[in-house]
Amino acid sequence: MIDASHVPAEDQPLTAHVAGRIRDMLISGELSPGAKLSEQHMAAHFSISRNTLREVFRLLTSQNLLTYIPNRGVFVATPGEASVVDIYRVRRVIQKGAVQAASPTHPALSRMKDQLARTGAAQANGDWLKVGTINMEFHRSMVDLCDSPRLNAGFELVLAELRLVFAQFDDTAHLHEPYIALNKALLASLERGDTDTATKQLDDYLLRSERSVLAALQRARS
Amino acid sequence: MIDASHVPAEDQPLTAHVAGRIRDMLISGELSPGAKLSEQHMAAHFSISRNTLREVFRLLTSQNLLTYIPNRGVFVATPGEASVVDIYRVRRVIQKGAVQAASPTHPALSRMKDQLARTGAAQANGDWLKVGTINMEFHRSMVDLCDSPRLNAGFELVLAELRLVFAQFDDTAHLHEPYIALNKALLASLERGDTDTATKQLDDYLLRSERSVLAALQRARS
DNA sequence: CAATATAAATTGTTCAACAATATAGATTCG
DNA sequence: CGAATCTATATTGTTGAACAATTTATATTG
Repeated sequence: MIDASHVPAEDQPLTAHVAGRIRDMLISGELSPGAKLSEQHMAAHFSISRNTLREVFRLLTSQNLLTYIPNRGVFVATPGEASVVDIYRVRRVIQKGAVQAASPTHPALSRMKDQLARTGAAQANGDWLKVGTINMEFHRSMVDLCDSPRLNAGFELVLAELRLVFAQFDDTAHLHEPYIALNKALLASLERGDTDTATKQLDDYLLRSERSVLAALQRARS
Repeated sequence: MIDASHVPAEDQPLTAHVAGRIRDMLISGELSPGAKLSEQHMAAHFSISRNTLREVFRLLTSQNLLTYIPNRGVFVATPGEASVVDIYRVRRVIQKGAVQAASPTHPALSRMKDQLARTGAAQANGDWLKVGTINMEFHRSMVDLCDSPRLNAGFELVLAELRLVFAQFDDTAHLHEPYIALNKALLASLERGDTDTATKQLDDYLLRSERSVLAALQRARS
């Protein structure tokens, strides 16, 4: 998703623009899970009216990025264990669908290959944040194999939520590092057209990843 | 989805209430695909302010029920062939996941059985609208097998969109009638725990259903 | 120190206004 | 007569202020 970003973009409606900026603040960690977004404060910060801001809140709330409590306000979502379990349930269904829909000539595969290479570079540099980001792109590309805008959008949603899970950790290094090798093997299977093996490798990846995320979450909650 | 409906419900925020009422107008056909929803008109109709209404529009737009064109306004979505193809792609992925996650003791199965019975009754009465409604409930229950709120929500979205496809037809009778038998067989396989057969039956169902919907859409566009 | 009453801040919603954009209507020209 | 252009009108985009309802913070009391 190239995101001709929120720097000069004054073309689209204000609400979309601000929604993008808040999303950026979310993934950059500028807004931590659980933080309250006061209407007054945020409206002043973005120099927009409360009315317009509330439209933005509705948008982001419907994407599970913000949590809305009537009469109390809007908060950055703090996905817990239940959310994690559900997110991985969704991932299993959608990504399995993607693997099974994969054809060895699909352009998404070459994108995945490229991303894997860049992950390796970032890993060598010790830039774990970047490793995590590219790893997510890798899996997003995998879902591109479905050629379904709606599945892409849905998957995008759970990935964004998963980012909020990671935002609750201080140390994300070991959450991605061990899995690069698994991704490499998975991609190889896909390029070979070996769907069955790829499916098994995906299952293995998701199981391990879910386990370590859940463990990290419990550790962070102590 | 029990929907303690929009009759006396003055508890939840106004936006949620109005969103529900518009959704009702959509599925009841009171608002046809392509219709424009003027802010002024709608705000007056529901006796709410334009600002509040716009919050509602953002909500429904994010659910693909309304289409939002900047500076032009909000319209009832008119899903075309591309949408139908994509919707069925999503259905294949999610419902296949559901069938494969099914355990013969899952409570959703008994709900499906009940719905199938009611479909039969409606069919006998020639109430095709009801047949369609219950048929959709049947498939929604199927996705309940995943025990995933997020998959349920996502599936809900595409079903709502599919309803807007049907709303473009005058005659929906033959779109559901032939498939009740297939549903019956599918349910039997699930109760037997025969996942493989169920998967094949689901694929068959979706293929045929998609074909007839696409055909009906082309007919309606002539 | 806990419970309660009061004050302050925040959300929920409305209204009125105006700039920016789009639609419809009237006018002109080929 | 039909196509292109200009103008007037209606609609959306956004703001600011206002006020009731609810929540949170503060002060008071037992």
